[in-house]
Amino acid sequence: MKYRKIPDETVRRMPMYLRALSLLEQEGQQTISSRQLADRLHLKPPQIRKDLSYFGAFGTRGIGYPVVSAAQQIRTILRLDVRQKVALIGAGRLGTAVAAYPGFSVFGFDIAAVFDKSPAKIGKKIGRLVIEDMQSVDALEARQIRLAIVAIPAEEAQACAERLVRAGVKGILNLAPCYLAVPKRVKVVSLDMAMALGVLPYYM
Amino acid sequence: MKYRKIPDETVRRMPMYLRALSLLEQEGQQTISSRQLADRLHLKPPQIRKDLSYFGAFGTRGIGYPVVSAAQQIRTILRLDVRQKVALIGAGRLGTAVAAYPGFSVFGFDIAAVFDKSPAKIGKKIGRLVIEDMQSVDALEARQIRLAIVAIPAEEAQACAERLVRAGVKGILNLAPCYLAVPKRVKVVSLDMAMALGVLPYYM
DNA sequence: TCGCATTTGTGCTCACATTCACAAAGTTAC
DNA sequence: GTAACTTTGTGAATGTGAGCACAAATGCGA
Repeated sequence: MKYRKIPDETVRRMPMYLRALSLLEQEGQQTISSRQLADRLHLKPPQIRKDLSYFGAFGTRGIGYPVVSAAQQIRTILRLDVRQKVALIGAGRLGTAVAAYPGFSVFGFDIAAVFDKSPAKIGKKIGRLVIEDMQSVDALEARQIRLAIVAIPAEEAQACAERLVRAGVKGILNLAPCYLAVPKRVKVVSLDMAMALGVLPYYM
Repeated sequence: MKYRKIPDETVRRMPMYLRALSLLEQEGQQTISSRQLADRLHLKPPQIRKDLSYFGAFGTRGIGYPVVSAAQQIRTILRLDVRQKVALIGAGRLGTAVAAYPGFSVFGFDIAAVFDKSPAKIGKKIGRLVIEDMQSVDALEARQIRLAIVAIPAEEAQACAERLVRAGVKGILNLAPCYLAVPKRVKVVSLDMAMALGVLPYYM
């Protein structure tokens, strides 16, 4: 396939494929067809084929995709072939839940630091991590942490995001219910539980 | 505007508008133009006008949208004008965080019950709610709870979803990292923290 | 009352995403 | 070796949503 800009939606689905392939890796399955994968993920086969083909041909006609090497290729594409360090901002209930969340490890993420502004929490432990004060956020670059998860109240989130950007953070997962204004070079993905819940009654 | 099916993307943005308008209501602002609202939400003005116009004309030309009545209309559209009861499944760290999450109240949601399968937790309190066993899920319909938040491990989520559907639940907010297969009449919205984080390194 | 400024509502166009349909390439059976 | 079958990769068609541009409507000042 000729070079084309890769659709955002395609990129968004890649971690989905990677998770499914990682699972199949563990199950010991050698290959998987776009049809089987589509059934698992509840997508249509051509979508999967097209998505994967944007990054080059890595399937075998008549057989399907080799599970292990396809997974490895997606890891490389998404830069998940190296362990990615992540800073967690906020050691409240949500932050604590995020710190213990088992889902990040499939993608090789490593929560490497936790920060909170409350003096009462600083120095306490959360799992194996010691909670640090917000000043220490400024030193993230030296610690090679360029990703952050924001798990603090909406009112504090914008100021926090700006601090993270100044500290050299390149990607932010925002769990606060608000928009974060950052320079274009920084990528923000927001998950808003209340907004997601908000549409459900409409469809009842 | 002639009748048309309302785009999913439009519905998805409605809670965003409602939250902004609720805030403006509190601030006491009488009216807001699509331009001002767009600046706040980081959208383009025509998008907001088009979205709102799908549900009928509720702005005034030359002035903008009346904050209070527009908010009320959106509440009615989204069925958020009545208090919506929600069941929370899972009283682990994530469930506990969800139970205490302050963001739901803007939309009038009411976490009305918490369930967990662990006998050690049943009977304990989480805020003002007593944790119930999973059997009690079957009685949700009688309690007029038709929405649920699933905050349990991925392996248990599918079985749980099926139980919820049998109990008459019409909408599910899924926080587990997996796809939930449910009948078409039931709406599922999934938030997957790991998948959202998974795309960030690609953009670095 | 008239003209100017403001802002909504909407037809239309363009861009993006999904899906189809089929050729190409491989496997399997005999 | 060949016919039948499977599955990928991709050009083209279709579907969906975003944004522009402008008419229509309203407010305000002189």
